Amino acid sequence: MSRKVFVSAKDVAERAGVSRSAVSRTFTPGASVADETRKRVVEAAEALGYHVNHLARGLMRNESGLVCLIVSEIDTPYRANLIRELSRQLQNVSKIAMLINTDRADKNVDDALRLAISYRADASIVLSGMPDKSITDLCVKSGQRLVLINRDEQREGALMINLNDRDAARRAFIAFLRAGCRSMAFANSDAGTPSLVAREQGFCEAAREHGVEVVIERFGPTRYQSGVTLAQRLLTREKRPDAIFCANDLLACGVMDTARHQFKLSVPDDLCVLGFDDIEQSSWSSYHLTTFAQPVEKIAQKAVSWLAQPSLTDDHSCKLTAELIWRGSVRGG
Amino acid sequence: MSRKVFVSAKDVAERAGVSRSAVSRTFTPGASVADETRKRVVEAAEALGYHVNHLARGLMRNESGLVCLIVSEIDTPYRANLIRELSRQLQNVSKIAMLINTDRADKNVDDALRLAISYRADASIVLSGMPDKSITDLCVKSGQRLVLINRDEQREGALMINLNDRDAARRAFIAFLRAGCRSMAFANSDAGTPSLVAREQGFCEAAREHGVEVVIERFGPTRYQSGVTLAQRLLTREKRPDAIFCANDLLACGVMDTARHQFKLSVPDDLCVLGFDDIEQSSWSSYHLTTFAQPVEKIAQKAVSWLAQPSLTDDHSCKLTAELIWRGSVRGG
DNA sequence: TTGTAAGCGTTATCAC
DNA sequence: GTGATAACGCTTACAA
Repeated sequence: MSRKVFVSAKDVAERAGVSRSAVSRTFTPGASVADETRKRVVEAAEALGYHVNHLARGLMRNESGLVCLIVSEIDTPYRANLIRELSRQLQNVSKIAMLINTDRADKNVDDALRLAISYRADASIVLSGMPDKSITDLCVKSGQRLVLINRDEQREGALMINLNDRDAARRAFIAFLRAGCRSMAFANSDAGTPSLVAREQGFCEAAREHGVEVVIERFGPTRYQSGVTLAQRLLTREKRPDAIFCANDLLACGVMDTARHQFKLSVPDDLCVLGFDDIEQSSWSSYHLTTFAQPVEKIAQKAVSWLAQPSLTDDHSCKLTAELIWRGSVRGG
Repeated sequence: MSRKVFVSAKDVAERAGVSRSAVSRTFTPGASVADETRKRVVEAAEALGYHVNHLARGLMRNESGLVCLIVSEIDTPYRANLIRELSRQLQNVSKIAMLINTDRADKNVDDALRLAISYRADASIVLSGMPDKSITDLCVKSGQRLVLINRDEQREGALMINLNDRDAARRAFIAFLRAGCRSMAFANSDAGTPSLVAREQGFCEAAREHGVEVVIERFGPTRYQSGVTLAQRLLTREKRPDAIFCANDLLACGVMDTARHQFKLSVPDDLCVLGFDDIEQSSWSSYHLTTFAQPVEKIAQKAVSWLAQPSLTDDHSCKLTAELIWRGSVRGG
């Protein structure tokens, strides 16, 4: 396997009859180089197919241009959407996303972060799992920026982007109440991630304050199939719920489908359903799911602008609000 | 912004009281180093939080460990699924995925490939668009492996992974025929990608051979909303089709939803629908879509094993088959 | 504006 | 088994 075939600045310099530095300067924005020289260099570079070696450049500048995205279940609609937005915005500031898939186990998040350090990533964005404090400290100490999205926990020096899950969940309860629902349930996976837990707690809290009892059911991963199981459990209860708040839209889709097709219930007449995320499927006419929208674009914007700014500000925490999108799965609205 | 804080091999060497080379060897699998020395080095490395600089290593070894994924519409279920599988399998062979989002324009594919060269990626995998021959030649000449997935066109030195779209489309026609359908339509986006075109052609070809006429409708991007529009156009025709083969599942979902909810048709009684990709949503009980499955895992496997092998074989082309998954959207089966 | 030379953190080669 | 030393391809003072 002959690999050593990339053309280097030296090759270009020779062909253009200038020094290496002239070549380097030509490809460094804002460096001073004569028009004539630049022209000759560019010509030679194009003829040879020269491209600046970003590895070597990163080595010198101590800035690789790489940003690490640490994420599991990439194929989930909300995650995929966020990844798309992040990669797009990173490219706008001339950074490039390295994708690290942590599907196998949560311990992998630590390994992923280590990998990010090895590649001298300028920053890491954690979308899944929670890294150990020792490793995040190392990141920060190494001068690597760290963004935690919906991770809740506190980490020195990192930017934490969170949603007002609790408040949203309270609004969900109120919405059900206004729709005339009296027998409410919360359908959760047993993933136990911070945002899922916060939604559950917010909902129950609000219910307690209004003296309403709510049934909680938890099962499996945060996916459609779990929604199916959850609906089967909830809808066969002696006292059938007339409203189910689902921890996210994927669960809600499973719940709705099961309620309609297996239990022949009408949504929203017999059962009101509320979700979270506002994935694309929620707007499909089979669902018309009323749900809370994650401000994906804004999240990406916060993350990218923070890690791209030259010097860090003091405020490392950022709370965004999930907006309620009214569609047809809850009466009223 | 203090960046230069990563600890280097020199630091570790000093602390462990050995030479830089000893440190290097300790972290090079298969290098000969005394147990005692290794122990001292590892200890020092851990205390200092040392991680081998992959940028520098890549520079020396002429192998960065980076693999470039060039893709648009990352948030589409099939794409997201493929990316997940690719990133997972790449990690298994100690490679890491760089994600390049080419949403904006197809020209970006060339730029993306240039970026891949700049980062000295060991390989690039193209999932979207079609790069210019000049640039793919440069990749190959630079010793960068190139994988084209469902791109159809020929490229010297690259691995081309394709599906038997044509054959599958022919089977689709036969399935409709057996279901007793006589008025068939093909619903396509106007993206015009090779696989979409092949499916259309295969279907029409088969129809022609059987003396059956098929209506073709094309509209918009390859997404749900286009399916809605396509269904509206097709189902308001004087002679309403009783079978629609959709270029992919996303279109099919739009078509089915519109047929059912807007036109009050029953699938499959009034209308048979067939899709392509077998995205997760197709198995949801609102759809139960009969469709052709992309062998995503196998595609990723082919790609990864090819780019990881030390020396290239001769065969640079690979045809995989899309299996027909029978569910409820076509009568019979 | 330009070239020379030093240095970035590795690994590979070579004596010892 | 170990330690100098020379690459790798780049950027950046510094001097011309």
